[in-house]
This record gives sequence, structure tokens and C-alpha cells, in this order.
Amino acid sequence: MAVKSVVSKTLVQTRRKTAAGDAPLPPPRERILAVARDLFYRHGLHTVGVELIAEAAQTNKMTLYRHFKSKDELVVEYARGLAAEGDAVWERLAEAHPDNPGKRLDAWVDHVEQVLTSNVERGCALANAAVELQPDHPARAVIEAYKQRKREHLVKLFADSHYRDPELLADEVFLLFEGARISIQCGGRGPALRVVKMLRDLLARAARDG
Amino acid sequence: MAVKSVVSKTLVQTRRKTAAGDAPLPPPRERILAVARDLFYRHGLHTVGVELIAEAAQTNKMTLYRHFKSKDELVVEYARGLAAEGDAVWERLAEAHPDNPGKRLDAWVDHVEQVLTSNVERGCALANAAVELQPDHPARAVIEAYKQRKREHLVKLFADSHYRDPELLADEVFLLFEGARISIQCGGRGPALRVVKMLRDLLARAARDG
DNA sequence: GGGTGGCGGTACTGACCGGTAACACCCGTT
DNA sequence: AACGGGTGTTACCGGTCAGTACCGCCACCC
Repeated sequence: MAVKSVVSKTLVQTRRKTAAGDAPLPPPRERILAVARDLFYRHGLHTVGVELIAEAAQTNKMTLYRHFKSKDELVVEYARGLAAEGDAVWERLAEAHPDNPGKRLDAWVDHVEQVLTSNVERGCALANAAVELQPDHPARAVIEAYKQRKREHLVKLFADSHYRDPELLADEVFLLFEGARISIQCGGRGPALRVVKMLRDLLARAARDG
Repeated sequence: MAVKSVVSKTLVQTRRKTAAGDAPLPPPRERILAVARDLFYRHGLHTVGVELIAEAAQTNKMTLYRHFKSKDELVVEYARGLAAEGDAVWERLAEAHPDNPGKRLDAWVDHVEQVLTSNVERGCALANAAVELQPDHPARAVIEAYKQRKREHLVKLFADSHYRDPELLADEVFLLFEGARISIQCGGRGPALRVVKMLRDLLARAARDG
């Protein structure tokens, strides 16, 4: 029930650059968010303390609290960052294939494949965070809104591709994807790896009206 | 980042029966496990302390530690209990329809429907526990073994019903179910409610070889 | 009746964690 | 040169939590 720190504490830097004059560091806030993202994802929100985050970000607790007025707020920013990154995927998809829904769909499936085959041992960071947080935690609203947007993106994608029941299809695809990511951490890596094949089969079989 | 106790602390009982001579209580170990099950599920493993569990079980921390040598062990027993209950469902299914795979399948879908429409605001307790626990926690092995068994039960169910690709079908159904339960706590209750329809459609459309 | 064992109650320890105070420091600006 | 803002450092507070020691009590059983 404990996370033993494995974070290097050897840091001899002053002010955005290491003593040896290496590459300058990003400002503390960004470093903290980057580290929080890594540690929260790998070890969970509850097991990672603010001091660990601060030290891993090559700063200290005081500076952390100058940028985030509480750990809860840091968690909210953490969730916001993840949601923004997820939204960015959809924006890139829309920009890459502005008027070709079929290609947009293919590109999304490719993206899913890439996500599920890369190092995602711990599944969806936002879903995990939702599991750890009480229902009234402010980060929950961020997470739920994001998942809602994600589902609606899918509905629109299928509607644009003229599938007959885009709502139901979106739900189905959404649940398959979510199920794959949660089941990764329950031991079954197998099912998740086959989900891309399922997706392609499903989309090929589903009825269109055009 | 805190759970404020809302548990009644008014308890004036001595030894397995209340002062007023009400119904006798089960032995402490069972009470503790029952309460742990409820509180761990509703609030998560990390946010619920052993003292809260003990008091809610109408006993105290000392007695709890006489039956479980650590909180981690209590968590393991918690997981074991949930897994055993899940296994019991499959046993009842096998007993109810020993030589009629079709009815067994129908009964399972009914069971899924019942699970997803009852009060499961927090999804699958075992999946949630896996999210909260480090990979080397002993309870993780219990959870992973259970999910593995569950998937194999599904494979056997589909194989007995002469579906053409029981492995793939089992994965698909498994992921849909898992996805439904995790997505409940991410705000989207909608998709989960439609999963039963998806299941029936999927099973109706899937190819059989007999 | 006198053990014996299980249980309830209290009080405690030691560690950890979120959050704060106070001060020294470095830097860019004027 | 003086200033001020953002930062690093240390020490600390208050609370919580897992786990333990100790005692008293009641039930059961020979």
C-alpha cells in the first residue's frame, strides 16, 4: 500500500538551467505538470504525493504550491491536460481529412491501433482517475465532459460516413475501446490486441444508407 | 481528497446481539468483510481506512487485526470474495441449464442486463480495485485470474453454442461488458444501457457452424 | 468454578502527507 | 545600485492512518 520513491533526487540546478549549462529547463509549472502526468498515470493519484512530484520536477513543494493552490487543483489540471490532448487528436483528424469522412474514419482506427499497441500498461489515464476520485471531485466533471465529447465525435464520424445507426455504432465502438483499455490492467492483454480487428469487421459489416 | 465519515457510530451492542435482543449478528469476520465490500466499492480502497470499516462493522480495529494481519490482506480477501461471487454466477448458470447451451447463453445475457440496470454506479468492483492497486499487490493476481476465468467461461459458452469463432466473439462480448461498466462512472450511462441490445444483435448476427 | 479464548475499548506510536512560514537567493529591470 | 518578483531551502504544523499494547469483559466448556 505504498509507493517507494525511485525518483532521482540528485539535482544541482539553479534557475531553468543545470549547473553544467545544459539545455534550459521549461518553467516550473510545465515541469510539474509533465511529471504529474507521468507519476499520476503510472502509480495513481492517491499513492503519489506532492513532494514526490515536486522533486521529480526538479523543484520543491513551495514552488508547486505557488502554481497550484492544492493537490486537488493539480489533479484538475492533470485531467484538463489529458482531455486537451485527446481533443487535439480529433482536431488533427478533422484537419487532415476535412471532407473525406472515410479517410477520417480509417485514420481514427489507425490511431486506436497505435494507442492499444504502444505502452499503455495502465489503460486510459482519465478513466483511472475517475475511478480514484469521489463523484464530487471537480476533476470528475472534466473527465465526464471529455468522454461525452469523445462519444459525440464518434457519432459524427459515423454519421458523416453514412452509417445507418451512428448512435448505436458509436456506443458500440466506444465501449469496445474503453473495455480494451480497462481490461489491459486486469491481465488480459489478449482481447485488447484483437480489438482493432473487431473494429474493422464491425465497420465493414455495419449497414450504411448510401 | 478526503472521505468524510458518514457512518453511524451509535452502536450499543455486546457480543453478536444488540442490547435490545434483536437478531444475532454474524461473527465479526463476516461483518467486516461485508462492510469492507460496501465501503471499498463505494469509496475506493485508498480512501477507506481500517478504523472506519471496523466501526461500521460494529466492532473495532483490534478485532479486525485479529482476523486480517494487514489492510492488504483484507483487500485480498475482499477481492477473493468478489471473485467467488462472480464464479458462483457461472456455476448457477451451468446447473440451471446443464445440457442446453442456448438457454445458458440467454440466461447469461439476462444476467448482464440485470447487472447493468441495477445500482452499479461505480462499475466493476474488481476492475476498480485493479486500477487502485500497484501491479505487484497480491490482490492483483486474484483479480487477473478471475477475469481470465470469466473470459474462458465466455469462450466455452460460445463454443458450446456452436459459434464459428468463439474466441473472438468472447473477446468482443467481454470488452463490451467491461467497457460498459467502466464507462458508467465516466458519466456516460447511456452507452451502458444499450449494451444489452448490442449483445443480442451481435449474437444474432454472428455466424454459427451447425 | 476456574480456565481459556474470543471480543470490545482505549490509548498509543510512528510514519506519512498536505499545506504553510520564513528566509536566502538569483535575475532582470530601472 | 537599488529594487522586486519568481524561485530554492529548510523547518515546521496538524491531521490521518496503519498497526500495536494492554486491559477488561463475557461466554463457553471441562
